[in-house]
Amino acid sequence: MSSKSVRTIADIARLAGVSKSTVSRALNDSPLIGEETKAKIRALAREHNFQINAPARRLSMRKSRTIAFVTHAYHKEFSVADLFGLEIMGGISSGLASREYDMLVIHVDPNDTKWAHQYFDTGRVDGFILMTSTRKQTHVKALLEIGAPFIIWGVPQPKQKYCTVCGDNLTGGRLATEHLIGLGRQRIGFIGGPSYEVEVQHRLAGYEDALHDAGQEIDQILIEYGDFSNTSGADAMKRLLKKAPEIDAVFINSDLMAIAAMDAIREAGRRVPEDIAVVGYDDLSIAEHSNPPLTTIRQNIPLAGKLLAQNLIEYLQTGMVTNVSIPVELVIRKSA
Amino acid sequence: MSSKSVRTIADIARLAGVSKSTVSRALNDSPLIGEETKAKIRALAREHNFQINAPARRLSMRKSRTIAFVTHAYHKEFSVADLFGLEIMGGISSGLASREYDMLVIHVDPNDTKWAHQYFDTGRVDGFILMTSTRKQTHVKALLEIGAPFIIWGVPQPKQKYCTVCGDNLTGGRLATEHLIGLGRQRIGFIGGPSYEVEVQHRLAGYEDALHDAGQEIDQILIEYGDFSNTSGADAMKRLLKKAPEIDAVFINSDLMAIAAMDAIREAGRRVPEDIAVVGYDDLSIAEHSNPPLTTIRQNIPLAGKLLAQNLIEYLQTGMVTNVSIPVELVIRKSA
DNA sequence: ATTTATAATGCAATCGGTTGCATAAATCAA
DNA sequence: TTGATTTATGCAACCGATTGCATTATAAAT
Repeated sequence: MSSKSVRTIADIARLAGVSKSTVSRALNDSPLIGEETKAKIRALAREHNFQINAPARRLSMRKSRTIAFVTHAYHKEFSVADLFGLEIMGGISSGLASREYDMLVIHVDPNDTKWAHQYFDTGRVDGFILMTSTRKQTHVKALLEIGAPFIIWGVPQPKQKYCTVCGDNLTGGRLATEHLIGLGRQRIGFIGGPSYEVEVQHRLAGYEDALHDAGQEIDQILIEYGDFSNTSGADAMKRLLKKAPEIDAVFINSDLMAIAAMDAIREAGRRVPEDIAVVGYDDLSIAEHSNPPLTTIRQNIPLAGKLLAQNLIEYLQTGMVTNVSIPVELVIRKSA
Repeated sequence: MSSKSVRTIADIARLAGVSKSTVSRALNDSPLIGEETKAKIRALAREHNFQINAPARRLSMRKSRTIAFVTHAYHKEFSVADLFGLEIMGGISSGLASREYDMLVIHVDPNDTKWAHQYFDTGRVDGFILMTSTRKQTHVKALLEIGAPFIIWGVPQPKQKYCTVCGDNLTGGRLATEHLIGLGRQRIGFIGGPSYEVEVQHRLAGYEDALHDAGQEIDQILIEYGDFSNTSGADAMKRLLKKAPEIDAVFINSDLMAIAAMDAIREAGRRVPEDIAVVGYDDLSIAEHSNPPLTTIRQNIPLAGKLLAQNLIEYLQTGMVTNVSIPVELVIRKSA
């Protein structure tokens, strides 16, 4: 098999009695080639199970048709980005595959500054998809500097121009909060990720909008922040319980934090959802298996992946910068 | 930046006043080149931030230095393989990176039969790492047929020769069971994955060995199988509770199944671990967050990944077939 | 019938490396 | 001093595609 005799377009050319160029053009469906010649060449290619040599084509076209999915080096423990990243990778992969692009997965050390160089200037990839949350801005800067095409999962910085896909965080915050209001809750808390993250600010804005529309006061006492880790969720919850014992609901920026927060609530002798209702964010697989099963905001992750792939390719081909946000929905389970 | 003037070895050659061949050899540390020439060329390369062109080198060497991580197309819901696969990918990626190999991630349709052809005969990858559980045997057959190098996560079929890495399932089963015996449990059940899977058979053997060594009877009544999904875990547990109400412990082949089984136990009005102790398998991240936190068998996944990478590369270079198993350990939490 | 436009194909250069073989310079033995 | 080695380098072919330009055959126009 691997010793097959027809491996290159030259082989096909010989069989068809034409030149290499003709075979190349025929296989690429060039209008320069006559229909019957095309048909004959294609038949031969199919018959001999011909596959074009990728490195040769890439060298010749000076395009790799490969994009890098950039993620941080893994730690011992799962982080949200990991679980989330896995799901989104599926979407990206299928989006890329349908356009005949390959997906290289690279794990970068947060302190490494020339990884982009190493992949882009070697012609190994044509562009990057950035998921990594740590040092994202540093990486963005590096990519802009070397002029490498990329797209990121997240909100763009105000003055910079690059492609992005992000969740509709405003609506997410609003949906979660409206649900809690609809449940008749009066003192609804907010536990965010880091306050400097634009995503978090948008979710907070959604929370505030919903409260405002319902005629409820926005009380700074009820607002706390963590860093997306589970322990930070538990800690923030404890602070809330202390500051505002009358709290009867809370919207938390990640499922991981929410699950830890629920433990903290129980430790404090309160029940979920009877005493305190909680809504999480992301709808990771663990949300369904938590105790009680978590009501949460689901992002359409496969769609996000598909868009990341498509829009990056679009950008590669046309230079068009897109910034889109994907829809979110409320998934009601037992915790609220 | 991308308009840099020195992009090829020919550029370097001009600057150094030598020929392309000399530059190529110098950068590859060939003994044919004099030390000072080497030094000069390297200095130039460093100074101009030279990166060698990958497609060109790949074409020339007829090696891609890229391997494919093969996984199935993703479904809506997580499967064990997914979570597990994510962790192992980290290990593989770092193992490959340290040997300067790239990792392509490809999602194959279980019914697609020529994906291997498409990646191997095009020179896009030099070999494959197979994780996907569905139709693994079919894929193995396909790869053997086209003579493509690969390594799989799992146990090799008796008469076939190919590289594998797998967990030490025998010890895993034994550790789990011994722990339950040590707790003083008398009626210890076993819930396996599909009985035709060699991994499952080994875990069962470990379970039986432990019981035997402790002088306990092996009772077929206490043995049930599922398919690794959570619902199948709950169902199997219900059957056990019905058949053998006196059961006081159970070793379950996956964390996902175990978590669902614990729900089933509670539904039946029994407590975990007081009435029935449970030990899972895999130590997925959810194990830590389950209710109660799950005692389970942890596989050294990063190591597994590293070995998959290293042994495949070894095989590519020397043709040496390796079959190794990685250690497992018991992680004690609250469920047993 | 001759010129001109059109369609189909081939030639040969190019993409950026690697490598076998020839060659030149330096070292050594006789 | 001269031929045999050893060491360092260059030449040119090759890896397998793509593509600008030249060429030929065919159809249309005059």
